[in-house]
Amino acid sequence: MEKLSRKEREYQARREEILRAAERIFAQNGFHNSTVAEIAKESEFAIGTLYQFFKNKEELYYTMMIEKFDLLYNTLLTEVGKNTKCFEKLNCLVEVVLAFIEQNVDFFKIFTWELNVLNANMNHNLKDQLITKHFAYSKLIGDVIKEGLQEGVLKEGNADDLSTALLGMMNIFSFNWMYNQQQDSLREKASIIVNLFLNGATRTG
Amino acid sequence: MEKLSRKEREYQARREEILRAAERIFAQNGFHNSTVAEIAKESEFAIGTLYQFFKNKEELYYTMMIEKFDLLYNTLLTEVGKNTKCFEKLNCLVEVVLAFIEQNVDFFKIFTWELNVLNANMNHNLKDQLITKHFAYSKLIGDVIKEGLQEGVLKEGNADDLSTALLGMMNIFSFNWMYNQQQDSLREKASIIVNLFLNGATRTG
DNA sequence: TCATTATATGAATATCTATTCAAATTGGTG
DNA sequence: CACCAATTTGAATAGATATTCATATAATGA
Repeated sequence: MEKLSRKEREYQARREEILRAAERIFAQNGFHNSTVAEIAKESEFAIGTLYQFFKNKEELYYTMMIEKFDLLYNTLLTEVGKNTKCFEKLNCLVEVVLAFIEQNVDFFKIFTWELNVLNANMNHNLKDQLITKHFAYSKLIGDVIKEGLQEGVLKEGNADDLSTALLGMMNIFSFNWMYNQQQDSLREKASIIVNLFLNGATRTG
Repeated sequence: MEKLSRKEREYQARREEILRAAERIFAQNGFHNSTVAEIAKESEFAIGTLYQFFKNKEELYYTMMIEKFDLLYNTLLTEVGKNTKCFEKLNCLVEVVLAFIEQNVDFFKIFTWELNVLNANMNHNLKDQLITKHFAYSKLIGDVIKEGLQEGVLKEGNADDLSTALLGMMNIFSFNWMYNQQQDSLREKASIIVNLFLNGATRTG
């Protein structure tokens, strides 16, 4: 840590104010529906002042995101490092990530799907319809799980949690497949997902 | 199914052309970076023509999404319904979903996080930096898993798949918590996630 | 106090793009 | 073919907003 002059500290403090305001506004409305004017108002600086600190809107956005990631990363590194056993580390890791998200909802909202970022003041009917469809899709998954509980082949527990987890795994494998230039078949992951979902990762026997 | 007049059929065919073009363009650039002009060009109709079929850009977007969801939902209902046992149904469900995504990448891309939707022609440096941070974060999770494999407490298998799955579960629980008005604590889900990840959903003993 | 530099301001500018609509084209019918 | 209705067209319009910059304000120090 350098010792900073008062001037420098004040500069950093103002920069921080702007970043925090940007975080709130971007999280509320997404990148495209947030205006620089809004962020200026939220931070109580004039529009022109923001441009003193950041070259443009995108730089403001990226800077904010990068700083958040750094924070999450460093927290994880420290906390997980305090443990030695794998199971302890896993527990710690999941707890730190969830706690971080809880403390930084605004930040996490930014990863939200595009849908939630569309103008709210429009054609609610269609948006509602789409959300309804999405629910129906989730419910269908939940129903299969509930049958499994009744059949007695699944552990007692919350069916919603189970279907949520399954959905989460399917989604993320799909994302990764997409961003890795769609090498080999996504369908090959199906058995991995189902097996992990049913039997877990622990070595048995 | 109604019998449709030729006129009606042709109308539907043109409408379909527009929807498919919209799907491709929206998937490439996201909602906000796609222009109506682009969609018009891709569909080989004039801008004005699109407005004959859809009230505005948002209606075009929502309509396309809703139709896709319907297709996924109906396919799932039919295919899963062909099975009776829970495990079979689960297998089928996961396979159908992954296959659907494979066939409809463009559609699925729309659920992508906002980051990937920002203008590509800008400040690559910062964007790359952000992506690097995200990788580092994923890698950290992967490292914990790898230790577990070496420690011998986790099943042999692909460490990347395992950490992907864990990340996917953390993400989705966070999303759900966020959209359910943040009732109760997200951290409470930590043990559910770790337990499911390690032991799976199958009833044992 | 006053001169000089640094910083903040927000109205004006420039650009971008969704939407409209008058004119052109096409299709159908007697 | 000649007429009319339906459809298509894309240039013109309107509205939004990121960015600039001349001016105002504040901070510094002689």
